[in-house]
Amino acid sequence: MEIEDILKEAIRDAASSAIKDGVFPDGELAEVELSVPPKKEFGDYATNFAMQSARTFHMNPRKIAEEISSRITGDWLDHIQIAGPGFLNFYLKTDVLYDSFRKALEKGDAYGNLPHKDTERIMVEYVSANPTGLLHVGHGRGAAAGSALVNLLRAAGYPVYSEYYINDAGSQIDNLAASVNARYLELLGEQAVFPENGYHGKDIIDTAKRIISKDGDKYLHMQESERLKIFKELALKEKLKALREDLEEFNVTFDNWFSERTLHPNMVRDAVEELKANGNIYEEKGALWLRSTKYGDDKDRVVIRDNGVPTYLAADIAYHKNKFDRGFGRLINIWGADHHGYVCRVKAAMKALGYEPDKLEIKLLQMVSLFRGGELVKMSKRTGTSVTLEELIDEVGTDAARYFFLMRSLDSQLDFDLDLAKSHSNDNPVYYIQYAHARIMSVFRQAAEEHILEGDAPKLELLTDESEKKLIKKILSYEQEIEKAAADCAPHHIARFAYDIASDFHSFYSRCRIIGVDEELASARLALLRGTAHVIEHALGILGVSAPDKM
RNA sequence: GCGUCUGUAGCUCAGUUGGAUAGAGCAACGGCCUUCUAAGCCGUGGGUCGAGCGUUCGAGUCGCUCCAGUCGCACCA
Repeated sequence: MEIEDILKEAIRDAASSAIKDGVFPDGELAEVELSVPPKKEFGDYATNFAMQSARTFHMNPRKIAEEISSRITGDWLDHIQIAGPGFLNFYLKTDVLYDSFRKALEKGDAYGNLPHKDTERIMVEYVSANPTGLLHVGHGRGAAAGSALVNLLRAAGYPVYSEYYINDAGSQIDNLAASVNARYLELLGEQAVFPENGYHGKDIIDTAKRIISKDGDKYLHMQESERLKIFKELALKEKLKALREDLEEFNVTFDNWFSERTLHPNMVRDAVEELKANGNIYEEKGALWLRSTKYGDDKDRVVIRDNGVPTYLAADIAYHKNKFDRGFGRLINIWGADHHGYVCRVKAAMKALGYEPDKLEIKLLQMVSLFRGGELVKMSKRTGTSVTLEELIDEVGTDAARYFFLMRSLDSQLDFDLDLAKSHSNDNPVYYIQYAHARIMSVFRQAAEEHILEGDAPKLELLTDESEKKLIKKILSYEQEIEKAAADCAPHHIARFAYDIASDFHSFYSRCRIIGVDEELASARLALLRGTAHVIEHALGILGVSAPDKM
């Protein structure tokens, strides 16, 4: 059992026994929360349990704290201090620290991977950009956030599955075909009218060029409707391939790519029928409307247009129903904040279908603004002048781009400083972390050359410097950090943690030498480095950032 | 007008679910390389947590009202 659990149990037991003895009134125990105090003068761990209980027990918190304190003993405990309004500060015997660290080291590469959780299966859907253009930096943030969240949940032991929803069925795909068609004709010197809602990106021209280089003017003289049909499939195939490659380059992969087409017509029809059957659909002006106002939406929404064609919402309802039907009990979607108006109606539809709306969690990602030379870089998908994800990767690299996307909470708008991201300087947090890892690896190389080894049973008790103890505590807090970050769906906590442990390492490194000190101490320090390097690598792995051996 | 998110040091942001004297990085200033990577370390200064009211032992955190910015409010996707 980990020390945190031992502590929590001891506190609960103390409170229960006090209740049993009639010192505390009978009642439900508050949740025991442990924290690492802001200052080391406040001990190794602290709890506000006495203050939390003050309300239910109707007692002075310090009195409660004293009572609990007097009932806790253990060979791991040095002493307990009561401080402030009623904090219980625990001072542990120092060997507890080393024992815990030894256990963490014994886990080896598995440290950081929490035991499998027997919860409902989670589906994380993210990116899901239309296959009609290039990914831009906004998609990049979604891709980084989604993949990091999947990694994080997996590390925390949740059963997770990831999916990309391909909008390959709507009118935008016809538009894609028409745009490619126009470029195709243009390139062959024919007259062409560019469609009004066409896609202007240069990738469309590239697609047309590729068709020509492969098949020449083979499609020129066929009927336009026939040509559009062929181009639709060719363009779609190519766009998907490009999307997949761009995302792989960005360390983003999916368990499944889900085609909207497979929903049509059966699953869409079934979903609408079901809504009709339970009275949540009505007809008006020739269209079928979802009674979403009944479930908190501010207006009802059309699901089947007056021309009989289902709306995007109808497909989306069918899709989310399908996710539940496939056995996922918890759905997490990552959307750009510009889609927030859509949240309410999808949730309303789920409610109307009888699903628990809280089982669909929609995380909204705030917008990204790029800055170069202190100036805002404007982006617009339509004109094709935006900064694409591919360009971003070319400019700053996958590691820096991912880290920058992940260092802020999803809720806050992101100012992405391109100059900072590509600077190879100490201003750049991603290099700071990677440098810590590279430094450790360098020490290992050097140590091996000089035949300095960690050995089988390093004497960890020799690690008594303040910086060493701080680093050990940091390593020991990692799994708790994973647990919490996963519970909050907050990958940015891991980004911050990685930075903090790198900082603790650099601090240690400048105070303590590894090579050239007493043999036993050197072994213990190598063990500390091994633990540190592993945690940094693991944390960066969650973020999808590499941990280089050399820089 | 309605809704979303945001507002914390000069700048960019954290803030452990309501706890102890609000923290990092950058920028500014001052130190540290004959020894394992100076892409590093150590130190100094810097705050009306947008404003106000409320909830309570206790509020940056919760509620209400304002102010400012952001994104949205389709039989588009």
